[in-house]
Amino acid sequence: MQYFRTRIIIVEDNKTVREGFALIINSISKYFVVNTYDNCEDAIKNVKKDKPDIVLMDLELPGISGIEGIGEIKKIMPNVLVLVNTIYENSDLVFQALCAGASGYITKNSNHSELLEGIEEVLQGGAPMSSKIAKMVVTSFQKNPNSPLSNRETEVLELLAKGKSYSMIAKELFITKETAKSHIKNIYSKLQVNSKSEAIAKATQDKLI
Amino acid sequence: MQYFRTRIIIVEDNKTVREGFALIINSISKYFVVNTYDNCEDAIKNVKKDKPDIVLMDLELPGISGIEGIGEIKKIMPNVLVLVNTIYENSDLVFQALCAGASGYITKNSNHSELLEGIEEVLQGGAPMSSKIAKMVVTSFQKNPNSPLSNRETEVLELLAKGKSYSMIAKELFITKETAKSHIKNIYSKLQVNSKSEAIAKATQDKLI
DNA sequence: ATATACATCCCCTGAATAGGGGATGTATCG
DNA sequence: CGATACATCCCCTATTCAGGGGATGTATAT
Repeated sequence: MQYFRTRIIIVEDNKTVREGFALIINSISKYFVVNTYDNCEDAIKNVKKDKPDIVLMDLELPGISGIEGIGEIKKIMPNVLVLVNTIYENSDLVFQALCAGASGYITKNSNHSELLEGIEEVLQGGAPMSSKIAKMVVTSFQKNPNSPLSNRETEVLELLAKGKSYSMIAKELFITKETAKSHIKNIYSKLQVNSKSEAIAKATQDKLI
Repeated sequence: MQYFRTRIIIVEDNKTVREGFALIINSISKYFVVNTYDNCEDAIKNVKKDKPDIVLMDLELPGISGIEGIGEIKKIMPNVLVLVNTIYENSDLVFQALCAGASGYITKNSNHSELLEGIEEVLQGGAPMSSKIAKMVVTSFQKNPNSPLSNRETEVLELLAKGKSYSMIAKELFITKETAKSHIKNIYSKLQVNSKSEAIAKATQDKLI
């Protein structure tokens, strides 16, 4: 019987929350909380033994952060599904967690059913997120509409960011190398930078390309 | 009264679907379907007059594509919210639509209530997506776990992609310029490329960085 | 009419890069 | 004990880049 249950571990430093989650999850017969931890280190140490299908992960933890913890756990068991459960909704943490390998990101004001729905959605191959986080994620695909760069300059900068040389840029845009250089000079002046790497860094940060 | 309603336009080439959507949406008193179009060109032409809050957009259209249409409409009215409604769920289209400025992406097998929920979620500043699409989007943040590159090589390639020079890479990684070059040579050989721009292109495509 | 932005092209010089060639030492893995 | 991957360092030469200086023509604003 137990072999067919979804194995879940919980990493959460607050005892009350941790035990509450375990109770809620264990109340569903197809789920089975293998273990709970109040820090990442112990979870990482035992993940091979625990063989979880899902890790329910807090981010604000003593010792190594939840973000790093996700990476470590995914390194050991790449197929484990990590569902982040935290109070934080600021964009850096969300993207860091997703980049580290999280499959979903729900927040702690979720009620019991949202937690269980999140787990179920992760299991079904989905990516549960709050509405606000979904919006942040979608917005991250979109360019800054207030770019100071002209269309042509943006084209040049995109090619530069792809590692193209001046002459390759010139060839692709059917202009001379000198024109490409002129555009780049203007880009540098508009972005107030004076090197290629600074320009790419600023453009990436400000989502100009 | 009408002034307080959410103004919606529908771009959809199938007459039955188009009129069906209009009926469903107009059945909610706070929504108001200003106009419907069977192609993007007309929608773009009239968007200034229509002043929509939301555009419900099909992607498979005669004439210019829905993707381009999103871009054009957002260029004219940057604050309009575009909700894509299509049968296609393949990743390229999804990402193209999001990059072009879509705020949500729902699929046509959605029932009426999903359509209305999508509209409401977009209005509330969210980003409605199907579970499958949310997963695609989240996965797009994650690196390829089967990278052929070593950790060091990945670091070097990341800096290269940021436009850093060999000497800057060397300085940042506390190695000599020659070592950095060696890593780059090895990267080129592993990725079967022979230039910086090809390496960056391949790495980006395969999500190695 | 007069700026201002945009896109295009030219020249110069010193420094950096690309793409070859090789070498060494340390792990790790059969 | 080899073989292999990894990370480190050295040399060489043609090409390219950065950053400076200008110039021209066309739109678009003001």
